[in-house]
Amino acid sequence: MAEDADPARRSIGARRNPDSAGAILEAAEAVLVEAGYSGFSIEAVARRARAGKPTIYRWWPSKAALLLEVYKRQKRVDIPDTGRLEEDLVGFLQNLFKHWRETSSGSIFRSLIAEAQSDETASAALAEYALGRPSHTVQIVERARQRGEVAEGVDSAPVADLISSYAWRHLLTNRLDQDEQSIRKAVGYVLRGIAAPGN
Amino acid sequence: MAEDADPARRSIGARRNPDSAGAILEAAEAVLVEAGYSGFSIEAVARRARAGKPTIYRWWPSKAALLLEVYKRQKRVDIPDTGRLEEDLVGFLQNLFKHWRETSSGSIFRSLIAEAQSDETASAALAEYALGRPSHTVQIVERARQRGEVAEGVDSAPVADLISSYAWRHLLTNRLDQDEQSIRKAVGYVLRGIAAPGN
Amino acid sequence: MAEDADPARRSIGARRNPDSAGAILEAAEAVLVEAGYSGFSIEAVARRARAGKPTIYRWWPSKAALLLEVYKRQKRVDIPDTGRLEEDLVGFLQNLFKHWRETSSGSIFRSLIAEAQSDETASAALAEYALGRPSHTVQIVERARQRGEVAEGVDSAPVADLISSYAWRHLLTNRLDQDEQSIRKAVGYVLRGIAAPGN
Amino acid sequence: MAEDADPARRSIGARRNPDSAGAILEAAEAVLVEAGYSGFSIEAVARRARAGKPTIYRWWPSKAALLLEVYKRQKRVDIPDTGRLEEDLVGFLQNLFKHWRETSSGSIFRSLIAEAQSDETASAALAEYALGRPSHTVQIVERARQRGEVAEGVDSAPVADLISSYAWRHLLTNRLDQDEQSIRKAVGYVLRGIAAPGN
DNA sequence: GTCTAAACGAGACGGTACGTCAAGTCTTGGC
DNA sequence: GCCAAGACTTGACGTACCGTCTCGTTTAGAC
Repeated sequence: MAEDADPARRSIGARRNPDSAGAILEAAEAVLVEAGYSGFSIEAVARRARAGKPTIYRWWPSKAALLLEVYKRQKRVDIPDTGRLEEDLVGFLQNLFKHWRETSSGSIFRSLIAEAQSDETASAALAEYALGRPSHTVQIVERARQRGEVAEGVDSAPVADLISSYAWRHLLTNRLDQDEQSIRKAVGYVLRGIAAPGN
Repeated sequence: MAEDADPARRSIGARRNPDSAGAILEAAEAVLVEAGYSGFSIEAVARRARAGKPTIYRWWPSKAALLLEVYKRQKRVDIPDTGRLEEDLVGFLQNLFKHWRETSSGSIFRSLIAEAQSDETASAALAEYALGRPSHTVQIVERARQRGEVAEGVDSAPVADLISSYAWRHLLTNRLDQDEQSIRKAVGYVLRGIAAPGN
Repeated sequence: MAEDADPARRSIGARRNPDSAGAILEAAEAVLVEAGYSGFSIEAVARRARAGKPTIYRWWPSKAALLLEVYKRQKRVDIPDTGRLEEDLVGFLQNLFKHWRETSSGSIFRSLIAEAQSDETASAALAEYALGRPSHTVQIVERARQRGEVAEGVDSAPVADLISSYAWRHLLTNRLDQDEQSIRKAVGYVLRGIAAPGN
Repeated sequence: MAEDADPARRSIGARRNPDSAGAILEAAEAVLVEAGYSGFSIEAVARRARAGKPTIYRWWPSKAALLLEVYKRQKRVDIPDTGRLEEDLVGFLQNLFKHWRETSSGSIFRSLIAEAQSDETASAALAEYALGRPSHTVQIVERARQRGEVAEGVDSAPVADLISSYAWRHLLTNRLDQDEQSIRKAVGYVLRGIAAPGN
């Protein structure tokens, strides 16, 4: 944001002003954290960012687009690599829950999912985001496959689907404070289902 | 709804008018089906039901409460009982997806989940609804346990959690048209994790 | 306006709240006086009246309708009755100019005319207002006709048209401070044109 | 405008580009004709002229200044010279009304008057324009005076004021389709008031 | 021939106001 | 005391312009 006493950002010519974009994204995150999804409005973001509403609409066609970009700006969650599939998955879920709990990411992602239920573009954006990259779980499972931990013929996509779904629902139902034991139990049932004989 | 051609229900005196309540619930469902969650407003429901807004607010303190009652009015999904755990679970998920797809239940439940992300009462209602009764999956698993299909020490709650989560996410991301094979695969991974030795 | 410390007017049920209407009209007049036509906006009126914009739009479909009602609320200008046509007309114009100068009526009427140049409804409202009642000038001339001051065959409508036009243009061009002599001269030319022989 | 297919005029160096000025004035007139005063905005003119907004603001400091220049570009109305005062005045008004009706001049002048009600510079410009030259009516009356048609001591300024006012009001209230008889009647009343004895 | 200054189109900027929609609260008057 | 009805304040929606600003380009005229 501008320092000192300059109260308003000026245009920097006929192109996007990164200061404005940054201030808007920061404001969006702050509003989401402080007022929650129900208090999240373009107006509120504009007020907080000291930006005009049209400036927001110029760059983000919908609330969803803004949310998604805010979410993408977040620091990513760590993917553990312990050499053992179960530890990797449990650790990943623990990291993810912690990340969602302790940063604004959780709020943002919840909002995004909620928005996707009523807004077509949010839905599309979310789908594209979800499918556009190999999920962390898929990466973890593939690594385990190379180590020989995974039974032949196991498809990692449904596994990732199960694990992601589990995470989503815990986020959506305020159950991110799950202890390690519970996570390990659920993950374990899936793992035993896909483990290579002898593992 | 009112008989004859009288377009407006009259008061029936100092007690709740069941016609009104019924008309409101029907209108809520109709609005949800026709306009989706984004078009679902108390205002729209009142218009459609030819009811006053205060009448709605008197009996349902929030949008969430109305949604929840609409959801509860829906016909429940069938729980298969084939004598084999895998068939039961796959069949149940297929029934559920079909039910969500082909009736208004899917829309309603999606809306309820979305609403719960911004409305505290919806969140509580949803939690209470989810936890207040043994889930269908728990029932199915428990039945299998009695048949000896389930390994000792297996906790049915995390299993139900995994299965429900899988269903929720498919609902929330418009993937209710999953074919049997995909469902069977995902369910299978969980099942092998909990199967009794020899099953 | 509400007395004491009650900051917000409440609804008084399913009918128009005269307090609100009054507050809006007063606010409209005040805004017009203080900020002029260029500063006159529905937003400003709503802010000043502590009313919601929809409340204004509910009762006045356009800026023009609001302006017109504000104008109609103004105290009317006195029509002299001296028994002599020239004195009546000169006196009337002097009264009118004074009224326009010293109350907010002048500003309001100017605004109304300006609004009518871009807004169809304002144009219609103004026309309806202008044609809907015999103008003051017509009344004055008709009275003179009964006294025998007016030549036979004289039509009072074009006379009123000339006099009204003269008044309008002086309003629109900030020349309401015309001295009696100038007014008398202009009126005199018209009068001599319509005087009965011997008058 | 630029030749060939080059869609954008370039700068021609450190001086005003007459092509741009011309295109802007033409665009302003076109916008006014097509969208009326309510649709007349600097933005719209710039779009239509394929010019940048700053180019317009550089040369015309306000909407009023642009309007005024557009008005001045218009072909002037013909002043008849029949040798008889009444015919001259009636003819002039007929020409003026026709000119206002059938060219864009009427729209432009209306807009200018409207603008002058909220914009100080427009007001000043209009006053300066109106007072800065002898009006057509004054010219006509002075010519008649030299022919001996006008009574001694008659001041042509108030006469012109009456006639101009009549014209203005008919413009502002959409009554430019007045037939000759009506005009002649109104003009006649004034004329008889100023005629030399025996005329 | 180089350099400076100004004008050009384009379009982003912070704002204000628009007119609409829905939220949740309130009162009336009928039953 | 419940009902339909509908007015109330509040506040967000997405859009149109406002007048200002900076950009990168172009050209004339001063050196």
